[in-house]
Amino acid sequence: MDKWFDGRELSFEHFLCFSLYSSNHAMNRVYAPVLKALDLTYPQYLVMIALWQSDGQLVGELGQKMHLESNTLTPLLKRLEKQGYVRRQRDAEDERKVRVTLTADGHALRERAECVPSQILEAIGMAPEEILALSAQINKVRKNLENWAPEPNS
Amino acid sequence: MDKWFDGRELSFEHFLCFSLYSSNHAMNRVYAPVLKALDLTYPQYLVMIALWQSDGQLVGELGQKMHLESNTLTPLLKRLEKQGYVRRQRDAEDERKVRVTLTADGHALRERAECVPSQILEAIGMAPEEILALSAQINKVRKNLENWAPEPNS
DNA sequence: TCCTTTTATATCGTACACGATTTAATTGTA
DNA sequence: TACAATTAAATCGTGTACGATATAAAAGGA
Repeated sequence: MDKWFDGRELSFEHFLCFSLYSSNHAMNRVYAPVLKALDLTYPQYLVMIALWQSDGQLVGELGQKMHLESNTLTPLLKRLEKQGYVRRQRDAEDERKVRVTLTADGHALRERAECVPSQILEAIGMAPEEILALSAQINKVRKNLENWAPEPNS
Repeated sequence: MDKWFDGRELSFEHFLCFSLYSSNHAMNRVYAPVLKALDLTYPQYLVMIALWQSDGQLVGELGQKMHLESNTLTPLLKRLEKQGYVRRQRDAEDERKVRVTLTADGHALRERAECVPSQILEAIGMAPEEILALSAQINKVRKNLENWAPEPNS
């Protein structure tokens, strides 16, 4: 159990965290040129997908799905608004809430983005069932990490 | 999590990229408090591991291992230098190269960091063999992504 | 030798992430 | 009603990532 990370064999190549870290970057590098045609970054693309699925979500709802908070989302959404893809407006019922809605351009972008998934699939170069199985395993890791709380000091 | 992907046109390949994206963030959130005691960020920790394995590497060599370039590494290394963990000096033989060496503090940090891997292992909450197998699969994806070149226009 | 090309690193601008704090609106409660 | 507590976003500062470009040293060619 200790042998693969301790002593001289300490190599972060073998750490799960490094696999996730470097593969996530590799994924970004594949997405970036593809999304550039749509003037989107990868996190922006994720937000757009969430809005195409369900328009008019609150910042907090988007945050729950993306596992992000307003400190990250607010500037991102402002950039999407500046590009004309979304509108941000305070909820009349509860002025604390900000609702994000797609503009006509935002809706239209959906068609222009249709070609993205197939290109990514090709780059991943694995069978769909294999991809799904791998995703499920990685999601399990994420859930474990999220449910882990640092040891109480007592 | 599941439901915002299940539109027909937005299918399984999104699972994998989002799994990587969100799990990587979750991993960072677990590492951050653990590494805070050492005054390190997660990428800085990776660089330190690389140097503990082999001191005196060039910026470019570290970049190869981390899959990063000087535009990211140089500022990171300058911060490590400022904290007193490493020294950066031009190679006398070839003035283009910059060699990164551990200071006494940088060497000493190795012992203080010994407790990190076991804590991360615990947070991942999986058997070591399972973790290794999963890492290998994720690394395969990374290699595919890295070897993928956008379709030539011809 | 001179001059072009290549190589190694650094710089700059933009866009995430996130901890910590702030602001403003709503809720809970005496 | 008064007012503390909670909630939803936003703001601020720091640290990655990375495309594009700059700088300077070394290598290569006529």
